[in-house]
Amino acid sequence: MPRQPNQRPARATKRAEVPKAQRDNGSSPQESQRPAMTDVARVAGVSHMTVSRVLNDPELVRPLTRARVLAAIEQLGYRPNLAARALVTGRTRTLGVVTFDTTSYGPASTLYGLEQAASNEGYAVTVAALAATDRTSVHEAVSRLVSQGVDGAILIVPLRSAADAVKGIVKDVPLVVVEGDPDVGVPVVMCDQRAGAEAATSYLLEAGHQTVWHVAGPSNWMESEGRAQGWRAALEAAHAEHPPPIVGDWSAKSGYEAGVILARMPDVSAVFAANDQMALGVMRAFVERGRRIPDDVSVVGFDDIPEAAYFTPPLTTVRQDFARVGENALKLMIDQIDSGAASSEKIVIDSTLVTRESTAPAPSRQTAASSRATAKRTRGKRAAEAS
Amino acid sequence: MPRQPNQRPARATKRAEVPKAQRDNGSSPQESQRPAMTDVARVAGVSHMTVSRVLNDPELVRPLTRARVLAAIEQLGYRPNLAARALVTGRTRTLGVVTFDTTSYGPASTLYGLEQAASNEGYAVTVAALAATDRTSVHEAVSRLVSQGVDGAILIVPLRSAADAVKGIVKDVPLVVVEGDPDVGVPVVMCDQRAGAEAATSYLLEAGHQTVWHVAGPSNWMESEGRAQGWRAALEAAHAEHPPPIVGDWSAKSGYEAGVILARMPDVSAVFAANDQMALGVMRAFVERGRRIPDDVSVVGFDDIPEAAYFTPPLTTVRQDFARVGENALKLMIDQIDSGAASSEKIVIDSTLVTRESTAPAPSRQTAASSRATAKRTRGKRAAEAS
DNA sequence: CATGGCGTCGGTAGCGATAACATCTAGTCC
DNA sequence: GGACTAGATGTTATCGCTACCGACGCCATG
Repeated sequence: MPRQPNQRPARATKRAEVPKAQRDNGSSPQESQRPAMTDVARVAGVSHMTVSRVLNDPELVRPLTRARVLAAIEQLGYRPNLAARALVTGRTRTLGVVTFDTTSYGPASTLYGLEQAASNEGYAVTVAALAATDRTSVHEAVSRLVSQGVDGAILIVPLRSAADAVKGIVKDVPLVVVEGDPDVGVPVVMCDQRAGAEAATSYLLEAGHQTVWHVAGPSNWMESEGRAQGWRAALEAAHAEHPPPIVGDWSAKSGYEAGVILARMPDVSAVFAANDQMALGVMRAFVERGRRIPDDVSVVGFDDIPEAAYFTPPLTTVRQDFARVGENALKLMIDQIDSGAASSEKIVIDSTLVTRESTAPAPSRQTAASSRATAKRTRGKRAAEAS
Repeated sequence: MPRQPNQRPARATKRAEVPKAQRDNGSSPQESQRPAMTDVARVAGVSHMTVSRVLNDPELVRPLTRARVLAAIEQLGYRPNLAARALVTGRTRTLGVVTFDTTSYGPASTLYGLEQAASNEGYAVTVAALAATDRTSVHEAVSRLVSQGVDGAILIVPLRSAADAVKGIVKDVPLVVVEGDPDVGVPVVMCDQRAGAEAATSYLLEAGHQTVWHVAGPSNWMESEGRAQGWRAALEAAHAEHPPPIVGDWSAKSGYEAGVILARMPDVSAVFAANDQMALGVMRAFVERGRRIPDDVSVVGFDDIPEAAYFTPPLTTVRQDFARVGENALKLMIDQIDSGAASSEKIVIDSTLVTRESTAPAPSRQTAASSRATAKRTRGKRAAEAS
């Protein structure tokens, strides 16, 4: 063995004493120290600087030497200490992601895409999940990440208040916002909420519905606004009646409650919900009240969660490519880090309407009562058709 | 005064020069360097060690001095450099989480609970999302995290193969496994899959169903096994017939496909799906084929995803407390880190059956055809009842 | 033959923090 | 009153790595 056990006595002493508390009740008595660059250097018969170069600028080292070093690295199972590197370079190659509601499909998918892209680029991702949505929480979360030393922070917090909170922290670290306010001077990646909502609404109008009701998301969410805007724009373009939106909170429950209201109005024939969960709730409420979907009422959602295709009936909805959102957010971040300049680019990912069986042409104009009667009569036939 | 004002001229020079490169292409021309501990010390008129003590062992510093230091910290906006601290302490206060399929409800919720708990304890969480489920990927992901310097790794990768992969990496870093193989000698947190599945199955049997069919998860998943075991146990306890499980892949699509098969068998009256998505697919397939739920067929899921209560019909399912899973995983991790000893504790979180409207007493024994006819006849009445 | 450029490599000086030890006050005790 | 003790602070030595510069051999050049 080329190892010199007495090589660094001070270090050895230090090492032996510091983890004493840990080691005394210790698990692995013969734990070998994690090798450092100098250990590799010694084994390879070079200086630690050469090892460093092999790792960072391999072409500066003669192939033969390089091979020796690599062999030594392999042999010792050496891994560079990122903390030490970060200390001297000032960069950690770690990105922070602030996210509210990791649990729901959109943010979770975005996070996933982001992480995949990041690890491809050699970046690690540390997440800070928000408990509340107020701007203090956002600020605090970013602050925590900055303290942790991230090279940049990506916010998946689609709230207006978050967008505001962002303003205060710019300059500390590069920032990218997902679904944020495009006017805040920070790079933004977002899905084309407006176009998606417009497509969904137009689709219903073209199917002959007099107008389309909207179950909106909470008012301070960017997505809610975009989707409501698209809906409104489509109605206006078609000179359709313009009913007031009913506001939900993205949950199926709130969609159900909205549906209870809508179901009391016999002339409601088309509903555009701002996400799939609420659409599900809406459908549930209608079905419970004997209003058939899509025979009596057409429902469209937004997001295209994986389950949407298997709802009863399968849901027409607007698909968003969250993975691409994540990838693009990462791209913007890397650009900023590499250039050292803060950009304010804006990337819009387009969304596409996916038509399924929750939508149908408008029922002929008649009273709700007779409409319901028709539904009852045709039911047996439809079930047979379907199978 | 023992202080020598000319103490470190070299440092001052260095400071001015090193960041030059950054400053040249710099965004903010007058950007002040992030202050270090010595800067705080200078402002407070103490040594950097006193600053360090204020941060780590405040009680060791005289209140007056402490106040001065804190004021200086505040004034400069000082933040300790975690990389430097990590370099000397050997600990980063960062935990790694390896997760497969961040997108689905269970892992996402667990991750969320974990992150919340971790940040409460002052730990950051960096995630590594898996693209594939083979053991090489798992190994690689953990390896990446270890390189990043995490103090411990938590695996939310409920595959048998992952549990195996784990064996190789123990010792490198404390590990906790969520939904893993309890026999691998690594601490595990898991939901009580068996009991949940048993409860669901017994519930159906007690409702008079002759037997219960099972749509299982993929065969290498721990959850699949537990749920299948519970199902089997309940059948055996009731001396019920024991049909072969149909294997899905957790997706609604696979549930649908299983449902297509099941719907061809007229005597199937109760199905226990290993998760809610597959239950959704199963219901869809039955409904499309004119088999009514719960009148003709009862369906139970597993997980209680938020949407389950708004399926058509609302799904009877087994609720799991993922947040608690996350919290407990963190607890096990912290215990290991603090004690320095590898434990192999096992925590089981109990799951509870939530009964909704997708289950009903078994239909009276008759031919499928007449059963379907009955369904048709009663439909109008039921809808009226519901509203 | 001196000069100079290039390709390789080594030495040294920190990065910003903590650990260990040293020092310097005040009190305390006999 | 002097030695001792404990509390409060300062000094020094690392942690493992990279930035910077210098050393050295080699070859082409004038």
